[in-house]
Amino acid sequence: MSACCPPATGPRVPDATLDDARLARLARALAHPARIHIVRVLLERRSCIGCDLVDEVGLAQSTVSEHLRILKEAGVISGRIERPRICYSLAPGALAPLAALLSSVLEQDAAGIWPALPVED
Amino acid sequence: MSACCPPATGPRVPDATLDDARLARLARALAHPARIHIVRVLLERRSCIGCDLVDEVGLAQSTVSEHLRILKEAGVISGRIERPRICYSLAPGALAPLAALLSSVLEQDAAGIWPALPVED
DNA sequence: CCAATCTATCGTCAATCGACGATATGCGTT
DNA sequence: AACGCATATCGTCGATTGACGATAGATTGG
Repeated sequence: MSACCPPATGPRVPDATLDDARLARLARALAHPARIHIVRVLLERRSCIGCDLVDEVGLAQSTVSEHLRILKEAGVISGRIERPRICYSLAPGALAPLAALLSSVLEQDAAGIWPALPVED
Repeated sequence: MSACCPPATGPRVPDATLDDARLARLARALAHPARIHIVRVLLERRSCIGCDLVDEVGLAQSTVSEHLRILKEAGVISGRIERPRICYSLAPGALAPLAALLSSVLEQDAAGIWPALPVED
């Protein structure tokens, strides 16, 4: 059925599907320009921001609200009530698992183990 | 139109929409459990892997091929021909921009600037 | 040369996403 | 009490995604 790679000795990935789903959900939360933009705005002005995220993003209020809901649901941001507004801010640590995976990838890249690749596409 | 946050002095985000789209595309490439799984497998066995990604993922061959196509299109992986198989491996640096954003977020978290949050949901 | 193997592509179908306007809610202000 | 503001939710519509089987290409092995 194959060769070309180490035959994957030992127990496969520990409990892959669980973490896979978790990481995928985090990535999915970021998988839209508007949501990336929101995260970046919240990152720049490290303090929270209220309603003018709507102006910033440039989509309808209901649409932005939906994007905020998705980010909140993924735990990426949280909202503090400040009537009549809500101040959103980045939530600590929520993205850590995804960041960890990406760091691993970059780390491996940095190791310079990649041979000159005769790529196929 | 609001208060609660620093009024965003200086030029806004440099050329936001471009980077936003780029980062979102990267995140989107990872926004599925099967694709996360592929990345993790390629990360574990640092050498490339051939066809048995299909077995590993547990979906139909055509479906896995599609996921590989998406990852390849995003530049996350690359394939080296090794007839009649193709050995996939993580592509250097492709995920760096996303990793950078996430690092920034985590960095800010680490700064401990987040007050105890009376959250709203 | 024929069969087997690995991979990519196509067509299809259900499910989900993203956008919007309209509307509801909740709370200060007048 | 009535209004205005910021936000959330609902319903809808078109576009995209994810899954699959079927099929086509390419190459190795007999």
